[in-house]
Amino acid sequence: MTVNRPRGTRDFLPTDTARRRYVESVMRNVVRNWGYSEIITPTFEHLDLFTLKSGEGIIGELYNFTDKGGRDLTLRPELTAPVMRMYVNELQPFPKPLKLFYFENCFRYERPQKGRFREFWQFGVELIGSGRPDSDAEVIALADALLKAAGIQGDMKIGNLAVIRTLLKGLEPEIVSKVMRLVDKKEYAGLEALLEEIGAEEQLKSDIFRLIHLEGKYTLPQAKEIVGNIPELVSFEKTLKLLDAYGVNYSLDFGIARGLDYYTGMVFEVYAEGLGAQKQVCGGGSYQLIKLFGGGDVPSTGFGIGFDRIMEICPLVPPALKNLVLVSKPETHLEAAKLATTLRNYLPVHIDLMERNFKAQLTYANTINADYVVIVGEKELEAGKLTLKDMVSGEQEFLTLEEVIEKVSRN
RNA sequence: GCCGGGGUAGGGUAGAGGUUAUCCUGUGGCCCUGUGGAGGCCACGAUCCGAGUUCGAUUCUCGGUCCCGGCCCCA
Repeated sequence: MTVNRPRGTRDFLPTDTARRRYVESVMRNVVRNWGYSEIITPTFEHLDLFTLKSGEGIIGELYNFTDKGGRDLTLRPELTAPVMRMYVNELQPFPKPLKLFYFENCFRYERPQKGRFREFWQFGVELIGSGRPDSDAEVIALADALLKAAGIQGDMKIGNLAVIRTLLKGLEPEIVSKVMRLVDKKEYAGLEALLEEIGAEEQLKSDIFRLIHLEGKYTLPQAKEIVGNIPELVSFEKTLKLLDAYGVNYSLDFGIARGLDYYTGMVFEVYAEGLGAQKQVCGGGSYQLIKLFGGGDVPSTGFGIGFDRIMEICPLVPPALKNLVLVSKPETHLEAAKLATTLRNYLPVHIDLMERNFKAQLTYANTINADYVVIVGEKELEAGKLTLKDMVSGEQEFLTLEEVIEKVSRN
């Protein structure tokens, strides 16, 4: 009987893993230079953490379970809630703003399809303690920088929920939720029907439709005409000016709605081509979640990048490491082991582990695409030297250990 | 949860209700005990799982499972 991978999980072969680790390191360098610190939260949490944030309905999409102590737990489906919990539990006294990032696996019980797995990785940032235009702009610019560093050509859309919320101020909360949902899904027919059904005024209807059809980068003045010069738009304008300064390319979209109540102002999404139906590679915004978890009224801004989706379209190739195979004879094998230890301070070194004969060791070096072979035979030991063979050119030299190190450690 | 298409060695494939299931590649070994890439030989290695129909199923039927694409959802 063979056991297979659980559905929606993946094995990463050596070359896959090397690519993923490389892109990960590129992204880590970016956030590090923006001054963000990495945190790690538990792989599983109390079920409550996520139902509190997203409602009971998400249980159907969770890998939840009861442990032997009868606790209701779940593998994490995302990391914003865990980070907020961590903040409330431990980080409240830390200097603000808190600039955090994570790179972790998450689990969702969903039907797998292109760009969607049951175990997937998220690279995310949370900036806690500032709700100002500057922090909104920084977070967007950082997302942009990360995607660019990974070689992703994305389409950045930025919206602001305050605008549509202002328009809907007079409506019942549940109606507002419904409207936001329809707006987010761009179901304009349904939206029109709903507005008709609740007897919305003509002015409101036309305002909503004008607003959600605003397109492009310079639609802020028109938004102001619709809702007036509300404070949120003044802040938003500052955010956008900063983004121009950061050199971020974006378009405005006041139709990004995000159903959930804790999104307060700025929201953004990045879409990329080549991913089929699951095109969104990044999503984020400013939110108020901390109060929900028992903390104060602390504004935050963050985003998550779908790392697996990025890997689908990322053109980055990890730099190849030069490697070396030591070829020895039975009589010189111990000496080869000693040399391996020394050479391993400089580059990856392989030594025969299968008691192969001389020729077979060279064949092995060839099949693994070794860059160098160092021959440790009787002749070499007698002369106190080594034979260095360049496997690409085929050339050989008779050198001292120091000379070998000098040559092979150059790159 | 729903719809559609799939599943033959590690990868890629051929064929077929009935003898030992084809070929390429791969891996290990040998030809070749101090010189790799070519070639030859040998070995390893598969019908996704279960039930049904049948004298006989890898092939037909059903169920499951996994993969691919889409719907729903997307915190």
